[in-house]
Parts: sequence; structure tokens; C-alpha cells
Amino acid sequence: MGPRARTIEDKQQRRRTILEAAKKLFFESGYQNTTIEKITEVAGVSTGTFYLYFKSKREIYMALYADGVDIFHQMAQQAISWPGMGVLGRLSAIANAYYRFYKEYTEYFDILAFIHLNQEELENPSDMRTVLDEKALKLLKMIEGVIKGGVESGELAPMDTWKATNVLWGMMDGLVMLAERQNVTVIEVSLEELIKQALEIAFYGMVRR
Amino acid sequence: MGPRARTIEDKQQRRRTILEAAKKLFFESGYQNTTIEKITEVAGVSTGTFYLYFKSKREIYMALYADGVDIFHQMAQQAISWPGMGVLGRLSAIANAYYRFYKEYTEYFDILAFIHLNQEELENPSDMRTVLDEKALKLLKMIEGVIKGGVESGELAPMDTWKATNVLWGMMDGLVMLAERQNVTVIEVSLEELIKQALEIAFYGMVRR
Amino acid sequence: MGPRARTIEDKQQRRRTILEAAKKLFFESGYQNTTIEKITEVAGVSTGTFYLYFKSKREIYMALYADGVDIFHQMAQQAISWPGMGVLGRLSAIANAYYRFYKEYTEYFDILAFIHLNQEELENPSDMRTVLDEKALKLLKMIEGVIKGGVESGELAPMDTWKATNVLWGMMDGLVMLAERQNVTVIEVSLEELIKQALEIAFYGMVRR
Amino acid sequence: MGPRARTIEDKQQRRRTILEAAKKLFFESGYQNTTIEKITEVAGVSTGTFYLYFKSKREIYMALYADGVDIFHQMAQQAISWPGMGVLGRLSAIANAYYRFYKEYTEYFDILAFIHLNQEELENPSDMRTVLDEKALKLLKMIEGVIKGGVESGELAPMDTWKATNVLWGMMDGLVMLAERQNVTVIEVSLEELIKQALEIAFYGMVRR
DNA sequence: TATGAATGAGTTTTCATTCAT
DNA sequence: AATGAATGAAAACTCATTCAT
Repeated sequence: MGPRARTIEDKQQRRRTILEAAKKLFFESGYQNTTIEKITEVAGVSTGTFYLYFKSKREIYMALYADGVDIFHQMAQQAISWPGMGVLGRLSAIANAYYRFYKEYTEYFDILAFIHLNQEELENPSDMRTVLDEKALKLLKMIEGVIKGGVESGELAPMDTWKATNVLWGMMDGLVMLAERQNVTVIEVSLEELIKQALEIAFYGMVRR
Repeated sequence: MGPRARTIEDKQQRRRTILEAAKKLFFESGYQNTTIEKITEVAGVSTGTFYLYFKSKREIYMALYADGVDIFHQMAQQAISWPGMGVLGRLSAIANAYYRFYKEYTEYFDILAFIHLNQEELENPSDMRTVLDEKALKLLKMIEGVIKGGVESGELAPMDTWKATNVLWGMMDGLVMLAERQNVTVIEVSLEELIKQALEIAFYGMVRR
Repeated sequence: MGPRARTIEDKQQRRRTILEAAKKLFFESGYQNTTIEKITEVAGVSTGTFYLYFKSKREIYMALYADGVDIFHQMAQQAISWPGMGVLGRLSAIANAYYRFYKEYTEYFDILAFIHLNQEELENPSDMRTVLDEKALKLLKMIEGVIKGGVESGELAPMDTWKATNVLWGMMDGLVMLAERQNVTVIEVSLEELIKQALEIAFYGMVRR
Repeated sequence: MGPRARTIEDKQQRRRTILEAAKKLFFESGYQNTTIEKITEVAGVSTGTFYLYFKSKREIYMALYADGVDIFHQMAQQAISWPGMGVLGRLSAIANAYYRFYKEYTEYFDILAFIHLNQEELENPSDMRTVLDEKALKLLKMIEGVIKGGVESGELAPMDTWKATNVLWGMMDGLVMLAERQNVTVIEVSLEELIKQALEIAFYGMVRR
């Protein structure tokens, strides 16, 4: 339908078009309920073209995942890049970034969240997997860096920073997941407030006394 | 081939047999990779019989979910039923019950966890959904009851108890989910320790100062 | 479309129906050009039913192959079962059986012939393969038995009977294959005569002088 | 990417490159498993260029077949071109040439053999077919010439030389085909020995007594 | 109640061929 | 003459669900 993608930029663009279509559909209907046919239909290309740009359904999913992690990583990085912030400020900033990512990039967020539990469905790990895990690990390391800084500066009590990082992350994750379920309506508490409260609780628990 | 289930007990028994088969398989292979045929094979009944006891694949999944929530609810209830426990003891007990449930009833746990993110895959909400949300709500209310008690007794600082409940729950959930992913190996920190640390952090944040 | 196959005989019958449809189509259009859909269409069953009776396209092919070998084996066996036949008579009888098989069961013959060279297309050997090779081996052993008998009775010159068997078989095979190609028309010599001549030549070469 | 083939020689060269790539791949993986893309990749040209030199996948296959027949024809011709050879010597020489062709040009041999049985797969006959049959016919006529010479010189018994030619050819063909199948391992007899034995048997049958 | 044979829409993926540049 | 992106028709196989017995 579209004109042939002749230059590298054209091809990048076409890849993006397909990626966007897939993102939209994965978000709307989930991985299983999204068929290649639907993706190509929305992207306005033929089945064959899809396979010109992506090896498989799985691969496009992973590509989106990678993008999602990158986006969040960048958001978080930026959030803590202001000089003169205290640890608590930085951690709050990361939490906020997390929340903003959830709100503004829900499609990506859902893709990230989906992968948590459905690795079986996505079958064999492959190289991609490793790449992705590395990306995720780097993200956690960044957060740990912030906590470490806090401990060193004396703002936070001495602690196992790696454990603390995972606690913080798991906490945020858990809260958003809670909100993600239909339960959100059940809970009748806004996610934003929840995160704030969680941070408060956590921070009181972490600061040096 | 199987004898007819004439009495109500017979029927209940047969239902349980199918349920157990499904639980085993959902746990081993996930929802998508479990076929009705496999379930009936393991249960030793025919395909038709399956549909005599469950309306659809989805329904049996939901039934298992409900069972899982019930089991955990009972475990948590029991954990806090000792008289003379402080709030922190009670909350710890609940967290421990959560951990124990995760360890001892992993099949159920996975089923519960799966549902979080895959509601899309399970399609139309149906009545079951409501029943389940009610069950889950009751569970959260029980936890809130504990926190409320602590605030009233002055052990905990005054706070929005409903928010705090959700924070605690989300925290635990998030941690286990973190551990459930492949990331567990990445993280290299045992779940048990993580939960302990999380509680510590949270409790320090919650107690009256 | 047809009524449900309830008894074992019904099922055998249905299996046969599908088998016949496949045989016809493989013969008419070759393996690659025969689709499961065409087979089920001709057999008057649904796609799903096909897979109820055969694991794969390959399997139905192999099943036909096995039948073909069995049929020929029986024909050859019967051909040499008359008491009081000399070796040459027996070998002639086998060659005739081969020719009759080619004429009367061309569909089977073609399936047997096809497999010769296209094992790649049929991919991984599997158990079936072994079974089939055993069947083919048994057939050759039967022919060798006849030649051995001839050598022992002094009708034939002493020789490596296994080699001779393979020569004879390869000869017959080669001739029919020659006839099978479009070349038949080119050659303008009837297959029957060719086989007769070949036997004459071979026999003159084999008899004790 | 490739430079333009301006002169006729350039074009011939490019054609050859593609042909060689196809030969290699057809031999390694068979007709069905060889894609145009793989061929062009190996040949170092673009997909479009392939279709500039060959009308279809089928056509390149046929072209290789023609080459194969030509090569063997030349080998056989040369083998019998020594003056002062007897008939049996000449026939042996042809058989040896056949065997050598099988050994040294296995790729071509397989291509020739494949066509025997898979004409269906190659679809509509087309003009090529005729060309090929003519080539094959010429080959057989050459062999017949040798036999005729033998009959005329009295070395061989009087016989229908055309039939005998076909018998000999079919015999050789049949033996090699036997060896080509997986059965080779089953048979456990070397092809070379088989051909020798076959010739012996045949010659004893053909010589004047 | 129980059975299990039958269904058929639905899914991913391949690849020969075309054609605008 | 050469390119290679785009095409889209196949094709094999799966599986939740139905329904006649």
C-alpha cells in the first residue's frame, strides 16, 4: 500500500509503523489475542512485509519490551539528574517517574508487566531475553546507586543496599500491579496517593535515626 | 467409563478430581499450554464430562482462583488468631502466611498471579469476576482490621488505614512477583530475606514515634 | 458429515476412507501438491478429523507406503508359493508380481517410488522409517531365499546371493522407473517385454554352465 | 551491487554463477528446501536479477538437468572412443562412466535422479521437457549403437538391441537408485561391486554361445 | 450422566514472483 | 541491467466446544 521503503530511514519508519500497530494491539487485547494479521492490517502492510521486519510475533513483542525499558530508564535517569537533590528527593523522583511512565506509556507498561509472568507463553529465552534482563538489571543498579549515595552521605541508615533496592522496586511494582487489576475500582484509592504513602512509609523506615 | 456420579457427594468428588488435574497442569504448563484434553486425560474423565462440570476453560480457571484466595484467607486468618499479639506481630504473621502460601501452594499462587495481568486473555468479565473481587476485598479488609487495631491501640501512628493496607499488600505482592520472574536469578537475594527487610522498613515507617 | 464412528470397525472404516482419499490425491498430484484440505474434502471429513486419525501429513504418507510394501510382499509370496517350481520360475513369478503390482496398484507403486529419493522432503526418519526399512528388508530377504535355493539345488551357479538379489531388484526397479518417466513414450517398448528380456539376460548369466 | 553485465560473456558468466549456486543448494538441500533467496544470496546477486536470467525456479532446475545429461553424455562418449575395444569392453566403459558420473558429479546425478519421480512437483511439462527427452534419447541411442556393433560383429547373440539397451540402462539406474536410498546402509554392499556383478550377469546373458 | 468423535475457524509462517525505481 | 521491498496466497496444524448416542 505505502510506497516502497528505499532508504534506511524509510525502513526505520516502516518498522516503527508496524511497531506502533503492534503496541496498540498488544495493549488493547493482549499478546495472545493479537494476531499478525491484525497487526499488518492496522499497520497497512502485508503479512510478508511483517516478516521482512520482524522474525516472529515473539520478536516484535520483545522489541517493544526493550523500547519500554529504555524509555523508563531514560525517564528515571533524567528525574534524578538535577544537582543538589537529597536521596529522598531522588527516590521520590524515581517513583514519580515510574508513575508517570505508567500513566503516559501505559501501553509499554502493560507490555513490561505482561512479560513478568508469562515467560512460558513466550517460550525459549533466546538472546533477546538476555539483552532484556541486562537492561532491567542496569535499571536496578541505577536505583541502587542512589540508595548507596544516601547511605554514604549518612542520610540513610546503613543497610544492604541491594536488598533495599529490590524492596523499593518490588513495592512500586506491587502497588501499580494492584492498581492494574480490576481491583483498582475495588480499592477506590488513587495510585498516586498510594505511591506517595508507600514512599513515606518506606522513607521513615530507611532514614538514619 | 467412569461410574456415574449419582449422589451429590459423588459429583463434588468428580468436580474436585477435574479441578486438581487442571491445577496441576495450569501450574506446570500455564494457562495457554493446558488443553481441556490434557485435563480430562489426567482427571480420567471424558471431554464431555468436563463440560458437565465447568462451562468453559475460563471457568475452571476462575474456580481455582477462588479456591486459592480462600486458602490464603484462611491461612492469614489463622495466623493472626492468637490472642495477645501486637500489631507488628500480626502483620508479620500475615506476611509470613503470604510467604508460606507462596511456598506451599505455589500452584495456587501462580494461578492467582497469572490472573493479575492476563485478564484480557480470559476475556469477558462474567459473574465470577465479581465473586472473586469480593473475596479479595474481604481479605484486604481483614488486613485493614489489623492496622486499624494498631492505630487505635496507639502502636501505630495515625494514618489512612486503607491506603496503608494497600501499600503493604502491594509491597508483598511486588516482592514475590519480582522473585517469580527470571530476575530472581538476577537479583540473587532470597525472597524470605526481602520480605523481612521490607517489613522492617515498613514497620519503622509506621510505628508511632 | 458422515455419522460418528462409534465402534472400532467404524473407526477403521473412516481411517480407510481418509487413506483412500490421500492415496488418490498423492497419486494424482504428488506429495507436495496434495494438501490436507484436499484430502479431507475428498474424504468428506473436517480438518480436525484428519488429525484424529493421523498425526501429520507425513504419517499418512508413511501409512500408505507400509500398506504398499505389504501388498507387494503378499503378492510376491503368493507368486512363489506353488510347489514344484524351479528357481527361474520363481524369479520370473516375482518379476511378474512386481509388474502386476506396478499395473494394478500404480498408486501404491508411485508412493513407494516417490519415497526413494525424497527422504529429505519427508524429513526426520522417526520410528516409522525403521519399520518401513524392516519391511523392505524382509522382502529382499525373501527374494534372496529363492536365489539361495537355486544355488543349493545346483540350478544356479555359485554366487554371492545377496549381491545377486540386489542386482535383480535394482534391475527391475530401474526398468520400471525407466518406464515411469515420460521416457516411456520415448522408449516405445512395453514394460512387460522389457522385464521379460531383462530376466532372460539375467538368467542366462546366472545359471550354472 | 554487482556490476552490470554488458557483454554477452558477462551475461553468460553471471548466468553460470547463479547456476552453480543453485546446483550446490539443490544438492545439499533438495529442490523444495532451496529457496530463490538462498540461491541469489550464494550467487551474490539480487532476487530481481535471478528472474532476469531464469523464468522460474523450475527453469533453473531444468537447465541444470540439461547440463547433467550433457556432461554424462560426453563422459560416456569419451569412454568408448578408444579404438580396438570389444563390445563388452565398451559396455563396461559406459557402466564405469556412469559410476564415475555418479561419484564425481553427485550434485548433477541427484538432480537427474530427482526429476525421475518428481515430475509432478515440477508441474507443467513445457518445452524444456522435450529438449531434455531428446538429449536422453540421444544418449540411449549411443549405447544402442555399441550393442548393435556387438551383434553385427558376432560378439553378442542376436537380439532386440533397443530392448537390450533399455534393460542395461534400467539395470544401472536401478542399482544406483537402490544405493541412493537409505537402503544403502540396509544393503551393506558397495555400489561398485553391485554394478560389476550386474554387468557380469548381463554379459553372460548376452554373449553368443 | 457420560462419552468421545467431529468440527472448523483461527494462527503463524514461508516464499515464488513482481515491479517501481 | 539490476535491485530488493513488497506481496499475499497457501499450508499444516490446534483445540475449545458441541451433540448424537
